[in-house]
Amino acid sequence: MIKTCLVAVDVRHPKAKREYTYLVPEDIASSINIGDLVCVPFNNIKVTGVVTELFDFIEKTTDYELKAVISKEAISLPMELVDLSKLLAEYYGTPIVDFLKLMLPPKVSSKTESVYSVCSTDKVISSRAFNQKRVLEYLKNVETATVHDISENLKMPIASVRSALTALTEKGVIKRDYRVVRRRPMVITTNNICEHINLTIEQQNALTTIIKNFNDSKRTTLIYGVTGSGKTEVYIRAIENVLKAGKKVIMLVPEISLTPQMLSIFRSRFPGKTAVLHSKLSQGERFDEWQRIYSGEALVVLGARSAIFAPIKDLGMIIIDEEHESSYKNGEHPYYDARTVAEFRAKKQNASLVLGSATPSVESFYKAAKQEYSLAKLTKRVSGRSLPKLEIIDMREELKSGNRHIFSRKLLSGMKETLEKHKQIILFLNRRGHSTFVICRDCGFVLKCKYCDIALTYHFEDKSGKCHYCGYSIKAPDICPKCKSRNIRYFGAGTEKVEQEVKRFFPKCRTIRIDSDSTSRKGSLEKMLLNFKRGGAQILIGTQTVAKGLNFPDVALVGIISADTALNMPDFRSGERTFQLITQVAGRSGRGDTPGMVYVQTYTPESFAIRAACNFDISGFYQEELKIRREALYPPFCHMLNIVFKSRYEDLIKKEAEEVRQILYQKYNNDIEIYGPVPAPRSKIKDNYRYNILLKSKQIQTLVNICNHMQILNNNRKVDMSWDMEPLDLL
DNA sequence: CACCACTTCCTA
DNA sequence: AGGAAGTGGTGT
Repeated sequence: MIKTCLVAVDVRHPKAKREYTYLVPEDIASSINIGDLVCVPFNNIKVTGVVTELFDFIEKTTDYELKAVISKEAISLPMELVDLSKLLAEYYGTPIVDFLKLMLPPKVSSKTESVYSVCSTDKVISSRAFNQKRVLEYLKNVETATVHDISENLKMPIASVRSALTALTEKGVIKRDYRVVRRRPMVITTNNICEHINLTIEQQNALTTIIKNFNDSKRTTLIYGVTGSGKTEVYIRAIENVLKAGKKVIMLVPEISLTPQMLSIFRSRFPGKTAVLHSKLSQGERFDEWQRIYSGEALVVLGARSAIFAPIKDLGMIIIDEEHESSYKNGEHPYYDARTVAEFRAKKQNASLVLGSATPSVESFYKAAKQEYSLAKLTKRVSGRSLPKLEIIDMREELKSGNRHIFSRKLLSGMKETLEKHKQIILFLNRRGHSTFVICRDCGFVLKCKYCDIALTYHFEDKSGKCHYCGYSIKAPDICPKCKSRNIRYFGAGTEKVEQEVKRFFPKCRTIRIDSDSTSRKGSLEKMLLNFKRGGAQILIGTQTVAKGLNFPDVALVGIISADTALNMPDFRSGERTFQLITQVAGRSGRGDTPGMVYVQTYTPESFAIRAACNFDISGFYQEELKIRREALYPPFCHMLNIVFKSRYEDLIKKEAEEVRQILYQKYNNDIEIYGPVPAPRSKIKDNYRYNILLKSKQIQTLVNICNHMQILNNNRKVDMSWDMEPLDLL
């Protein structure tokens, strides 16, 4: 009997990224299974791939001769994960290997890479070979480089850097070496805190709901629990129950490195059984953790977005903490959403799903309201602590009465009072740097990035204008580059400015500033947070990182410097984001014995998102938001697909995007609404123009069909085209 | 029309 | 990745 199989090969080139049929040689025919990793001949090289299908015959007669599998590797993926990949590949209109790769250990997908260097300079290069000359010049400067280094730095298409390299190598001007990617061993620091607390009645009820759903219906449970209501303890008890039933658990958190507390709690409650997966692990660390999961040693996987692909066979439960967080959506290809993957995966492996948040996403709230999810509420903080008091401060009134500072009078006196009581303060502002733009008062010139269509942010520390999108930086000018005026002013406050102002009003006060400028060094964020917790500073000034599940008992006052920043983003989720942000930031206050006070400064106090957040009117907010979404046709009342075009040539984008629009219009017009092509809100980044076509449809299947159609349309396109299913933002 | 530098296509 | 086939410019 002749056996054949389909193999999804791991090659970089988009057009070759498919499944191919291979013959199965007799010596492995009896042992080969779906999910096995195999080595196959591909053109004239050998590549690894995953077996996705097996046949007991030659599937169909072909006009080419089948090649045979060379060998089988030790690793194989559970069949359920291969099935899941097929489902996801179809849903997102993406080659199946892109998902299989997320499930495999890093060693398999990393290979040796070719490194080129100059070895002889006395050979003559034809005067017509411009590319060869450019490449040679570049190599002389940097000494060694890979194909991808060169194509990125010289902005050449991969195929033409490559042919130049081949030509140069043949002439003996440069030589090729191989470099192996090295891995480092894993280092774990553990400090155990293990407290078994008695559950409150609300916690007990939530746990009962989760367990009931786990035992029979496998329905999804949404835990809506106010900040500080003890969701983590409920998760842990639920996990204990799942483990007792002989099943395993995946728990997703927004970014594990931000919550070392969570990790130490898990390590102490499930000693030796917890594996961690997140983006900051080294390749070696990731490999080790993967092996611990694969071998069955780890029963609980705690991790960020990509941990949803952990190689677990007997999965009983998936928990997604801070369910509303946008970091669960992958911002690049493949544009998967870990929440959607979790839903698919739970269904496939007959596991139950638990979502938890103090500010559930509008989509999840809607599903709970429609009884699709079971809803469990935790309305009280543990140990009888009260929720903080929030007060809106109308900054227009402050201006009218002559206060032009970034702090309102109330916030200022609140700060003074809190400092006198030796309690701590958090000031929140979602912008780093000093000033958000630099403008000439005389001619209106705004300092912009050379490569992006973005205003430069002024940074006081090195007196520079920086682009927060590409990193471009110049010395801030004293005179206007356009009209030579000296009347240059800095507008829009960032965290640096807030810190300066604090120092001005309270010269003796110690401050810590947390943003990506001050925490660029590895581990410095953790140190700064610990320092603040121990009282090393009275005031913490920070961007969104301080908004997340941190716990500082001595914080009595929180100031939101500008609640409008998130609100004014050109995005249909801006209201939801603002509501979530205020609620989450406010939740940092009054975690100890001190009742908390929160001042919310805004120029739009009438905004319902701000008012609802300040009144803890969660159902009021969702009702209003759902009403708006229903009227304007936004999720959860429709599905969306954003098609993104990127290119250095704007006219080319316009032409090709218009072509795609025409095709979509002709084929799918009955089922979809088409918006665009229009320039994206961030219309140019790193010298690449960006255009969007946004599609809305009530039928998800239509959008799935379009995704798969896009794969075909993507062939032979000169501009970079990608498609983002259910995008979180359109920037 | 031979020769070349470079691009595009294709992989089972 | 790397070989084959295709494109288009140049020199005699």
